[in-house]
Amino acid sequence: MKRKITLKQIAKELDVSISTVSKALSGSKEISEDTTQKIQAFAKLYNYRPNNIALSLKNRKTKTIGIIIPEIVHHFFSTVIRGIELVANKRGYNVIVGLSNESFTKEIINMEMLAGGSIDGFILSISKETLLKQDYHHFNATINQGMPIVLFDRVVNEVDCDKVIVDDFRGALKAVKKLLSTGCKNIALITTMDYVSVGRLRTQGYIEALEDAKINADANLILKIEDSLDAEGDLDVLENEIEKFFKNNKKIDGIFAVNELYAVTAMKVARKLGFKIPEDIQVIGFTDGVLSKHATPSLTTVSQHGQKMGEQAADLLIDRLELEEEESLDYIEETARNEYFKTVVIETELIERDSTK
Amino acid sequence: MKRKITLKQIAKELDVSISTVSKALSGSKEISEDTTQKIQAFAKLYNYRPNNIALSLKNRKTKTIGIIIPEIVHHFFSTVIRGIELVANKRGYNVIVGLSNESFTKEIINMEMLAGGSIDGFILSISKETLLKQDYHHFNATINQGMPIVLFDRVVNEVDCDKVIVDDFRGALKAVKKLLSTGCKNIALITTMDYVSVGRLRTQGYIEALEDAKINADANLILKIEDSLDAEGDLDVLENEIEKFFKNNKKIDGIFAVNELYAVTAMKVARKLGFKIPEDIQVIGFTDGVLSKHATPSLTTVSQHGQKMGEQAADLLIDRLELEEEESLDYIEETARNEYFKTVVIETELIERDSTK
DNA sequence: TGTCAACACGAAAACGTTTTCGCTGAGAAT
DNA sequence: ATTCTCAGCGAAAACGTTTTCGTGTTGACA
Repeated sequence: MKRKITLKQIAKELDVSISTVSKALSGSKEISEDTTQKIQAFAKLYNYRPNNIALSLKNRKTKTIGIIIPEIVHHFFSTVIRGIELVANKRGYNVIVGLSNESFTKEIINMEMLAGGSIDGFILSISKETLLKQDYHHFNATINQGMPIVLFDRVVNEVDCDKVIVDDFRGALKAVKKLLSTGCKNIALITTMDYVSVGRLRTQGYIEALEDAKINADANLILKIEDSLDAEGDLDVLENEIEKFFKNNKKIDGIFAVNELYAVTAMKVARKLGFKIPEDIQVIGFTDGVLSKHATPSLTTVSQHGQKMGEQAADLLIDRLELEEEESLDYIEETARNEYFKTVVIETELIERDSTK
Repeated sequence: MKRKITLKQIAKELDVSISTVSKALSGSKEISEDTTQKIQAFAKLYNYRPNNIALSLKNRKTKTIGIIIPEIVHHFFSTVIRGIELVANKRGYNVIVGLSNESFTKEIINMEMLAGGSIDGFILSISKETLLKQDYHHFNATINQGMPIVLFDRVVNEVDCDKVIVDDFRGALKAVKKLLSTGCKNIALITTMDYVSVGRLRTQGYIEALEDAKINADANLILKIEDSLDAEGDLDVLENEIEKFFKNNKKIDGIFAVNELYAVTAMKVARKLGFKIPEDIQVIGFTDGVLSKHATPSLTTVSQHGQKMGEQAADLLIDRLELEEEESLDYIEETARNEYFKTVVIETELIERDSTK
């Protein structure tokens, strides 16, 4: 097991200088064809590869993107990563992931770990705890240190940076309008607590769709679930909660749920209570994951196009990184900063399956 | 937006040498208390953080682990990553992921990208295409360059390194024995093509369980699915295939599927054909993912404990990395190499749900 | 024969650290 | 007064690159 070979070793072995080796390998015409040949052959023989770390140090950039997401065992976030990785690799970047596990402190620790020179920029989605605390100083701090950030999905106005979001409001609107158009009169909403912005926006979409149809939103038809429940264990609790909800609201004929877990669980409970889907009750979920596709009946959902979000986020970040090379950010007037950052909105898509008519 | 502050800048600002700053910050008692105070205060004020890249270059290690997996939008692999990340972070390491996308060349490209100094060691699961080609030179090459590898799940004898696997054989055995013990007489197997080792092992477990019960495996009861089908689109094709299979084998009363997608799809088709689960047909899948848990009826599965696999793999790798610091690998006799590497076997667990009696 | 350009190559700086060693000055010991 | 000791600090090397700026050796040309 030999250590990786370096320019210095090649130089010594061939009795030339390091500079010569470096130039020969990069095909500089400063070096004679003879020596170039010799050096390149030798390098190939010993399978020479330049040391990325040394290059990073020299160039002051790592060609690596840091991703921080709340959770990786999650279909949506995985698709986003896939998207990021796709364009990052295509553009010559690597991807390094940190998991905040929905925790404020782990988010900070991870960011500090990566911000210490390991990466050129961040792509991240804010943890629930951070959203709850509304403490975003670490984001602004790293931005001020000159490291660009792209926020996706769970974004927040307090941070000035590029953002990629899905139109949660219109997605919900579309979904509920669909339910209305297929004859639903009493549409229930199953949602999370309000502090996650996306949940709030979806709720607004639900309400607006109803109002457009001259229906007053009935508070009894809105079920807010404690977040702790979607985690792992307490599936039973979730089911009981929903069952109680159904029993208190016998006239429900449509359900819009802000994620697919709530949606399929609702279907499960509904069937257990003797309802037929979609005949008696129609269901639409948000987030087109593996559950939606393979549930029985398969679930009509609002797709967020996670992969596309990831691709967009990566392009946005890399564009900025490579733009900064030429123009320094200092030129930008403080007042122009706001317009300087883009927010890309990915259109949602209603994927119709068998849980709706 | 100021660039990150360095030792040099602090030194200049405080009119001391770089060495003094470095020592003061690390609390060396070589430096007087006065200067130490002053320097530390200044550093804190300007939020100094040592540059990881420079440290990596100096120490010749990056404190980063490279992961390469075939696919990230996949419950099992995500849980493995979560496990790796968990112990990696706990032990002061970062995690950088590459996706091979089941492609041989992308696997190689990714490995070369990372092997160029970016990481200290690999944790990876082999892509299908690589398994098909049976070309493992790139693994052995990087190992020979002194970079340790830990293989998980999809492993192969030809590569000499630490491995973490699940006992696929016994997992399958347990599953089929369970079906037998609850009265199944004609148990079908739905599996993939043979070249993925885990599929082969699971098939062997199925066969052995039958033989133990003095039943001859019936080739007609084994359905081999083209891999391309589990990807994204062709869910219909998969369903048709399974439906045809059922119609050709009307006496089937039990199904063992080598992954949860096949299992839930089988359930779906069975129900469509009028069978009741688990009364008429019992079903067990492999891989305890989100589908199994939320299918109706919920699916009995063999859990692979992905997270535990990840944790073990990370521990194995980091142990080796930190061991190599002291003893050089050169001391190891060539003959001792074989016993030098560990293979950790994670026990499977049969999680009983509603698709079995 | 002397001058100059072109060619082929090397020296050194730089990126940001840590660490070894050497240096300086002041007080203690003789 | 002279030597010794030690505290407190700085210089420099090293990690592996790339790149700028020399520098020496040719050959051609006047």
